[in-house]
Amino acid sequence: MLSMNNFTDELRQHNLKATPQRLAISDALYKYGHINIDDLYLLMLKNFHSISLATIYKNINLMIENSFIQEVKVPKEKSVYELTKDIHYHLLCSTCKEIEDIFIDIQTIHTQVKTKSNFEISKTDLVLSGTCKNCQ
Amino acid sequence: MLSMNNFTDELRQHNLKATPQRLAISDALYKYGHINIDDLYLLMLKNFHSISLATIYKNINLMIENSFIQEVKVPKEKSVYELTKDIHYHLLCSTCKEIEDIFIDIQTIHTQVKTKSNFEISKTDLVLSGTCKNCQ
DNA sequence: CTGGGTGCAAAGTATTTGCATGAAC
DNA sequence: GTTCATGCAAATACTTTGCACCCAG
Repeated sequence: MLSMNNFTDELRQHNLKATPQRLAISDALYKYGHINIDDLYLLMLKNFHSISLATIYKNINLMIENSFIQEVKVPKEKSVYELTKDIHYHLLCSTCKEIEDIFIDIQTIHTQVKTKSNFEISKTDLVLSGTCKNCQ
Repeated sequence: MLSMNNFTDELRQHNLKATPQRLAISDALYKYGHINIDDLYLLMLKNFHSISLATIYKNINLMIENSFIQEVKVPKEKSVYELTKDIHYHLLCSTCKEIEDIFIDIQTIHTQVKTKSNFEISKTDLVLSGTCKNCQ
């Protein structure tokens, strides 16, 4: 019952041993979508009453290196982490601070950049800040 | 000769006293376009042999609050700072780490978001990572 | 069994704060 | 003259490291 989504295989596919702590981190990211270090630590304390922040940091860093998760840098806020998934972008509500994924096609942007410069794009980070449906 | 671009008035218009340190920070941002805290500190030390990092932090934070400058969060890198200017986006070279401004219109993105969600967009942060002309 | 993960404590880095002095206006 | 900035030192916050012990495979 520690893991709701058997991330065991997913972790192993990324060369990560499936420890209870890592399964719980995976579950938290799956459940909350985006979470910062401090909130993740507080959440983890509920299940692992003696987990160390160092363990969180070590695991987050390793999971990033192994492309199991991604860091999302958010304007004015602390970075959050999410499970690696299909290409998408982020909506950040300035009021409630919630982050929502948005799946859109930004080919037009890449085309525009190509005509303006010689830059070879490999990755796009896009965060749209504003007001979410609930906060309007 | 401390300031090359008389940022005195600009600073005052943003409710900031025009001290030599602030003029020098303004000059550095103008000259380099984008710079992180550490590089800025090293640069400042050349002109102010006893400037404190605390002074840099206090000024950067105040300048951001007063909208004289902006923080740019860069994937995998430390944040950089730039003078506030017309709406634009950033190209980050993964090889040489240089950051370039790009002025394009992203109306199509906003339109797409509007059709997909009820989110009210007020600001867009876009960083395109890849390889710059020189590094290809 | 073996390699790698965990928790703890300590070290290392980054950022902020308080205060006496000094400069901007 | 008054308000606010500066530099220093100290405090706080954030992140990484080293190591003894333990668990996943």
